[in-house]
Amino acid sequence: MSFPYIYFMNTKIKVAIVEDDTELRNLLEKLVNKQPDMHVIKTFSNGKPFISEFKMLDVDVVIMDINMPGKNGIECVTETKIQKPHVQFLISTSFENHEYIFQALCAGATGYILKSDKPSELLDAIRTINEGGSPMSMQIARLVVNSFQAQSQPDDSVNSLSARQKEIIHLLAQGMFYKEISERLFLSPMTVRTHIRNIYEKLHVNSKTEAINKVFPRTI
Amino acid sequence: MSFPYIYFMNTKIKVAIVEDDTELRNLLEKLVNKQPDMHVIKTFSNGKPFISEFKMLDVDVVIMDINMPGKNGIECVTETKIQKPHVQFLISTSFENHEYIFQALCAGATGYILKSDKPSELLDAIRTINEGGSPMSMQIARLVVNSFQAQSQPDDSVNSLSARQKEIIHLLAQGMFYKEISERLFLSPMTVRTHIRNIYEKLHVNSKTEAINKVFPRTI
DNA sequence: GAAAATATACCGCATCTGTGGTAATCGGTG
DNA sequence: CACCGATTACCACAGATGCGGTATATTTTC
Repeated sequence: MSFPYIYFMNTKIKVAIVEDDTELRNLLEKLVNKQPDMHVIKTFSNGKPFISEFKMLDVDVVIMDINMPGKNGIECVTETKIQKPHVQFLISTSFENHEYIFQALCAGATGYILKSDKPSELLDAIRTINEGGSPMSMQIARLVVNSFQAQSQPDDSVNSLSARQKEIIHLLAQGMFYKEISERLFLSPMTVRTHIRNIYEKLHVNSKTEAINKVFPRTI
Repeated sequence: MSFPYIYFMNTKIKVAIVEDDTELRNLLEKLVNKQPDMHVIKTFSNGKPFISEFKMLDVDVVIMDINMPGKNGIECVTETKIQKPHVQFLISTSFENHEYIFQALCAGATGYILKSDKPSELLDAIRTINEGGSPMSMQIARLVVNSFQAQSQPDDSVNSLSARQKEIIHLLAQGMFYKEISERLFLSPMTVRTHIRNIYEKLHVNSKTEAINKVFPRTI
């Protein structure tokens, strides 16, 4: 701390860039290095060297392209995120391919921006992802949010449940016993039984598992 | 284009506010009306009048509180979004309650910000949601993105299940009884019991629902 | 080849769950 | 006001489930 020089070095966001387009890679590197609060520690033109060197890499944020020859960006995230979960992966790609977005998020990416976004947006995204946020381009965020609506219940019987009934089936789905639910909601276990019976009647089911599957559909 | 006055009037974002806190409601109204590109067309202190008047309401963006006496914000979205899917609902609430976020998104909300965010962020959010984006507070976005990872990467214990054990937990998750599973797999019900017991031991759970939740994670 | 894990199968008991009843209270609707 | 649904609450019984044992044959792993 007695050396402010070292102090500043330590607080700079350590950025790595994985991007096969040489021109863009150099452009990004220059852009990041121009910022006072971040610096590029290493760039990669390919996924393979990134994966093999990742263990040794002291990095905060990785800017990752998706379309690359050999290992694509999603495979890179999958194989490295597990090793150091604190490292944040920011996908930066050309196309807003629906498939890739969800694959990337499932693999462990926490941000997803488009190359068509302004340079200032990329820099903001690096800062946001480093602070615990999840920067996304406007269009990407909408796709992500819409995915929840699509997945939500198509069955009309689910909507007929009262607020209390929804509350109870929700707790039941977490694995709670009647008794635990009754304690949580300050009810008699008998009341919980009655509620669950009414829920089953509305949903036209006759077991806990069926009811949960109907209210919270899963892709089995 | 020849009448800039009319041009601007027509492109103003029409905002409605549903918020039970009178002080905050008035504050928000003033804030929005101060902007050149948006204006408040109506405010509601309660969910009920909002729902009943919604059909008649010519609105682009609804700023919706969640914690309200009577109808809560999520119920409001559920009941109105279906009527006019083009209307955008921006949730603005005090707490980052995990439950509410996903319930709201499933109900049809396309933005979710915290009351602790700066006023300028609310205004940006209104603009973003109107342009087809999905504004979220930094913390909210991270929770939403993480929900994909939780979904994809189950517990490591799940991978330790044998093929037979996976087969059985799968059938159990469909709502089958021990007896039904035994008939399907040409086993004794006793054998199924033993398998399930071993599965629970591996997964470190002690009920059907917990086991199913662990093997087939849902975004509850 | 021995040890460990897996797959098969049974007993018994306590608890949880599903379902048949019944019923009082409250809020809203016709 | 009478009716309906929601919420609360109870009894009883059969069946399902969780968990403590035990046991044998097979397969996998070291």
